[in-house]
Amino acid sequence: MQERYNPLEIEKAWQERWSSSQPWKVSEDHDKPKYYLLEMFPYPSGRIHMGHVRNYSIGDVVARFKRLQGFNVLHPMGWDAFGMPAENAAIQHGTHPAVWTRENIANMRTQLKRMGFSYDWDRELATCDADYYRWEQLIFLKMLEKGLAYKKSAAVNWCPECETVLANEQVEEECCWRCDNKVVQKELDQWFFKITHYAEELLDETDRMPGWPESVLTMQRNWIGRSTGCEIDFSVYGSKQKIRVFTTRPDTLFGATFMSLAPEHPLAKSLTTSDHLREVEAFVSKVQSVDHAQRTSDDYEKEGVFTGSYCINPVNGAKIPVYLGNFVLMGYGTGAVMAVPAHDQRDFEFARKYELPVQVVIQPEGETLEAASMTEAWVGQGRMVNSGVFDGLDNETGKIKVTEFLENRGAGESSINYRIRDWLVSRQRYWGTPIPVIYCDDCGAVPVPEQDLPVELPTDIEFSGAGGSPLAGLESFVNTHCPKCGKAARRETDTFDTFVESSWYFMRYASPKFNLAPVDREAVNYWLPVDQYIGGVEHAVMHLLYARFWTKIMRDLGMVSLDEPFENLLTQGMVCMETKSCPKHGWLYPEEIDNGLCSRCQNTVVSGRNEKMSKSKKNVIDPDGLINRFGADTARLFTLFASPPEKDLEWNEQGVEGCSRFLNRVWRLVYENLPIIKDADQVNVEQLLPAARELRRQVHRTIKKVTEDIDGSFHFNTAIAAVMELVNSISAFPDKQSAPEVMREAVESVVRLLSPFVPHIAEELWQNLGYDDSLEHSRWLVWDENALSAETLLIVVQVNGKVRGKVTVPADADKGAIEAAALADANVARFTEGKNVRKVIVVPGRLVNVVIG
RNA sequence: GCGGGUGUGGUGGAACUGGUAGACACGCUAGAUUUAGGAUCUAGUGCCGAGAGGCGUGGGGGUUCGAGUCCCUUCACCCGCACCA
Repeated sequence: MQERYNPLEIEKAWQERWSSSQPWKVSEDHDKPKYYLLEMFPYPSGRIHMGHVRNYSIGDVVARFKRLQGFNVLHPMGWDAFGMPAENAAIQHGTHPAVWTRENIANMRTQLKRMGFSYDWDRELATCDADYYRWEQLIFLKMLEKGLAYKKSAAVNWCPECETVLANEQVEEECCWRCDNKVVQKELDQWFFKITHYAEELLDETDRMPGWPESVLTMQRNWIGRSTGCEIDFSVYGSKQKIRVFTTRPDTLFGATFMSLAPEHPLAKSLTTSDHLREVEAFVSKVQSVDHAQRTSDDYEKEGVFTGSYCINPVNGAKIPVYLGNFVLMGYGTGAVMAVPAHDQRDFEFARKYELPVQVVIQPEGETLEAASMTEAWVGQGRMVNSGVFDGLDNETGKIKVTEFLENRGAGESSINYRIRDWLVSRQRYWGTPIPVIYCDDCGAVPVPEQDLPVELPTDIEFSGAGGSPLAGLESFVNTHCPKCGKAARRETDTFDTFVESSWYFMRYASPKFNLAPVDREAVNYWLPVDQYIGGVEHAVMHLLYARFWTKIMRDLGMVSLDEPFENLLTQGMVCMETKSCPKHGWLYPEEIDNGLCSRCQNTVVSGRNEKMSKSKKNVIDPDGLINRFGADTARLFTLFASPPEKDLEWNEQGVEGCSRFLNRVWRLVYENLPIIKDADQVNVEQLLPAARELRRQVHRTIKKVTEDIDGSFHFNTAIAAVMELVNSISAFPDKQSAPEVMREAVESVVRLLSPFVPHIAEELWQNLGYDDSLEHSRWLVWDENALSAETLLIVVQVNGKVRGKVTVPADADKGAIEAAALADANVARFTEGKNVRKVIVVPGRLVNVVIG
């Protein structure tokens, strides 16, 4: 055995071995319990970053651990390979997106292998392969048939920078999720997936997903945004037209004193009387000139204009004026709101501004509201008043009764409204899955026949960077014939949102080479659902909601029998580092700093906040550099040890060195003790001296702790800490020579317990301990309950809740004996002397509290 | 505004069903060894105090023999949604 730990050398050797033996290649095996462990696949940007290192290190621990526990573990890896950066690279450097992507994949695959992650590389897939996206196109065709995919013209989010439309989920604070530029609204004809059809199921299911973090479920619930209420028809005075409103407060219907319509409401024009025409037109154009961001901002002043028309309240026949309101959104509910100023704050402000009547119809418990003196709306509970036959009802009952009343008269019906909109999936970009549709002047939009799939993305394409999809200018792609009538026709040139590919890749992994259908049912039945999914919380709504939706689509198309794709979800925290900047040169990379000075101008470097690692702020650590200095095992160990997975991880150079030191210590532990333990036998439990017995106790306690910390909770940091403690104890163990068997068990346990975290060094040490077979083929350690129990226990003695002494008692001592020992302690006696002992609380195995007074 | 989360030493973080707060690691201090070390080893390290002891888990209050943990209240920061009718 070598004296020095040489991580680079041993890691290379083990990786070569793994590369040829493919130890993690799996197939369906019905004799073993399956375990599907998945980490979110990366976009092939070219190089892995610390976020990947963390994500995949966490996953790899679980994969290796589950394998050692006897599970048949599916642990695949692949590439989310379509997307904008490839196109930008093409425009900037003239490299074809396909070439750029392939090169990046090759690089990143090498990097992942250098980290020692245990993937079944045989199942590797890239979403830009026609063998992958052809199945997506097929599913799309089936969705078209069922009406789950459709095209419509709508006001959509347009990112001028990316020159494409975006789904609602992909707009963050009015900015593009990818490039962070302002998004504008545009009326465009686009493809949608009917996710709203599944809103109910997607929402209800969240109550039955105990394996997901509550925060993610909450975000999804908020995003889906169900509100229950009813829709009510108000007929227009002197006309046959009706205005339909949605409200969650039918109990306040008697308090409606006016109506507010969105400026874009289809009836807005026809309801405007000639004498109000000028004001209304001025108002509408003013609202339209304001962008969406401003219009929905907090301090945007509520304004409106009277149309000149009136409508009739269906419950009391009241004639109320119809206004247009700048705060009413056409995109939610029906675009029309019955205004109840006494019980809605917006309506209240509007009413006060335009001097419209306020009618109280809900009286709160214990006070009496007067419309004239109110300073804000009462939005809470109460009893109904001024509401005809409903007077006296509590308002919650009133909601039901009023709705029933309306239903009986055909003036309304109960209704559920969702905030979520259908998923806009078409993108005006090249590097994506072509949408398999052909436009014919006579037949309209015609689906590409199944036998003509895949519609392959052409590669002979020019990237001018001039804007618009390059596909649209490629005559050889665009010009085709109508599958129905054979006439000359044009292909759809939009491609799918790349979130479509990531919505089902986890199912394709079950049978990545299957060529008869998107997935092999049998394989999916065996492997799915994913037992543990791990990734960043930034996908809480987008990817995770789309993937749930798509799973239900495939289920309803009869392709899989699965309701939910991910049994357990772990959202890992971000990897953060302090930003550094120079007053002259701005943000600085760590390697641009010498002793706290900017290496270019010698100015003092200013430390900024701890923030998520990002290239733009240069607070990044390159994984390759880290591996070159310390080895992959140290990199893995640090990311796992520095904080629990769900929390943010603060990068710390010294912490990395500490982990490297620890692995060196483990290496020495084996090296130095090898002469003692080399020929040691099994432990003979009967003949152990107390110190050896104690060490062995700690060995088994550690096995138990590491097992439990990994298994349920992923508390790798405490698991590693426990092994560190064990290493410290073994080093300090005085009787090494006289207890070689215990030493061997202890040292071997350290190696085996560390193997899921730092597999290379563990395998190497294992071999040096004299084993020919890989640790991969061994079983995870099981602790011996008998070894855990101690002969004596340390009991803390408190006087009035303050620790005053500690006594050691036999493990089987009864309460009386413990109490006697406690009271006999000299320091305890100092505090109890001459005092009245009122009570003694004895918690066996823990403490004694003497209450004096 | 609504919803969710987090506050513990100089730092990252531990603490099972209420039962020794600060495991483990980093950093720091002193010493040993070394030509030197970003190597290794030993001892120490929450704060105040010479000590006995006192004080300590964002702040205030409560329940309890006993509270980081339970209850009430308040503050700060982070995340998501936000004129959603």
